[in-house]
Amino acid sequence: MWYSSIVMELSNYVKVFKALSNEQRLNIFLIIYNQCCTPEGSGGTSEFKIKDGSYYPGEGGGVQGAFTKICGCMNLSRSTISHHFKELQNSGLIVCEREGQTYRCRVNEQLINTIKEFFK
Amino acid sequence: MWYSSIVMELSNYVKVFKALSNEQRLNIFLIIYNQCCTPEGSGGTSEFKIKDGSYYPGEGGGVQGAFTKICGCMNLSRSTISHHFKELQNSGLIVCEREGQTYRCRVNEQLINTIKEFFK
DNA sequence: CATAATGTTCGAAAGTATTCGAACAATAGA
DNA sequence: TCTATTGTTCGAATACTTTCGAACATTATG
Repeated sequence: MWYSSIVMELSNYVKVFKALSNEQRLNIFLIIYNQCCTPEGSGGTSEFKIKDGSYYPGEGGGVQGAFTKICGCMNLSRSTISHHFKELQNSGLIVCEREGQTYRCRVNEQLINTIKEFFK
Repeated sequence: MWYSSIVMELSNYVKVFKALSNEQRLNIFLIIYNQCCTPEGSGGTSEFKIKDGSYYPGEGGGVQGAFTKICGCMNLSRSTISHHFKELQNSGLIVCEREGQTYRCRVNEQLINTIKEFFK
């Protein structure tokens, strides 16, 4: 674990673990991971599209539907979900940007690799 | 990640990440991991021995010295360190038991494997 | 343009974590 | 047996998290 080839400051690991240490936030992260990233995990950019609210696979392995609707299953207010998204971004686990009606959102696979190395 | 072969309830992952989400506690965990487990990671039991307070490698890849002394470098009270040990035990990451002058303490490598699988 | 929907920011309430010192229990050794 | 050391438990102080609703900004569409 200490002998990891990819090294990061301890405080950054703490940030990642903190981001994943809340069940709601972990759920959100898994939704993004599983529904936005292609199963092949090829590191591509994945997108939410702000549309009619239903959510279903879009082109390029992405997902359509606004994020509050995607997360609607978990009974949290929009502001809370926004907050959790921000925490996930702060930790570096996800990178999100909005461009008109598209909410682009990708998992930082390099960071995931670094965490993987930590548990080696 | 979702396709992990070793599966655990989400709330248990949350517990583990919570345990590692405090810098002091992560430090304690790493001290236990690195100084109590053999570098080969053969899954053996490692021990602290409550002795004169210096700490140095003992037989079997273990470490001698009471845990408050081992963690003395981090300027926390005994009660706080005791608390963090308990949290690490609660999460399942470590298993500790005291037997007379020996404080036996091992890392739960099966759980580490499950976490590894999570980040796959 | 007006409206509806989405996401953000703010302030507040409630809950949880971190840390300490004091009091305690168990043990080892003088 | 008495003492010093170690780890635990308790209660309290402080800080941080989680969550909400309200007010706001932005955008899409009728």
